[in-house]
Amino acid sequence: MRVRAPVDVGLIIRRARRSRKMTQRQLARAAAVGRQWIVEIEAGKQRAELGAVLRTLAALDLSVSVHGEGVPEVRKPDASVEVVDLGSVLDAHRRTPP
Amino acid sequence: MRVRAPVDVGLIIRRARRSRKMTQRQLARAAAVGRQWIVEIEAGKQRAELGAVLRTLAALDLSVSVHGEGVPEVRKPDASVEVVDLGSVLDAHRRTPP
DNA sequence: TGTTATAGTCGGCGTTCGGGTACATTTCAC
DNA sequence: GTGAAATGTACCCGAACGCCGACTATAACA
Repeated sequence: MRVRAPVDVGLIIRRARRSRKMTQRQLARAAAVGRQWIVEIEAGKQRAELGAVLRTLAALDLSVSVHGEGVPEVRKPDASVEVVDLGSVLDAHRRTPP
Repeated sequence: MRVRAPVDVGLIIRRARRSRKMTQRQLARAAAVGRQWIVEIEAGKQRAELGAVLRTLAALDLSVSVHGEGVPEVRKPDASVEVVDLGSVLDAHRRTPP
């Protein structure tokens, strides 16, 4: 479903939560937010924080995607978070002559 | 592109903005936010507010969608904003015998 | 060289958030 | 019907927001 405004997010969360037979309290725990926050986001809160919204959608096993010009279809691998074996890197560094 | 965390949104906004040859200042005006906010969201700000994020994506002509179990493919028409001819409704009411 | 534009950063300010708690209302099984 | 659970609402308060203005760094260019 297309999302144009915060109220759409609220609708989606409410529908998905109910279809999974979860209470607000359960969803709140799963998304690491307060129950109050679930009440507000389902009512279409404008200024809810992005991270919490994405966590909530993830807790409901929903996927979010953005399409349009200039947006790659898939996320490029991010070199800045590449996993390295720090130990061996340091070992190699120590063996490097000055 | 799939969105899993706020940093993904930042990446998308930056790529789309640059592909449109917009400056941060121009995008900020178009999305009704401060330039500072554009800097932060492009850097992956966790706690950016949802409404501003959606406005920014809309200003870049990007579409956001959510998929998953319990989420309708298209937004259902909202009865609460249904357009009615109030005059004829009242006329009919006046003609109704008590 | 100096100029201009863009982007990132800092400090200050008023506003708003979100968790917690408590209370009111609605829903649902019995 | 009754009672318990779920949901909605109203407060407080520390923390963080977003905007602004000013500053710095970098790059492009005359």
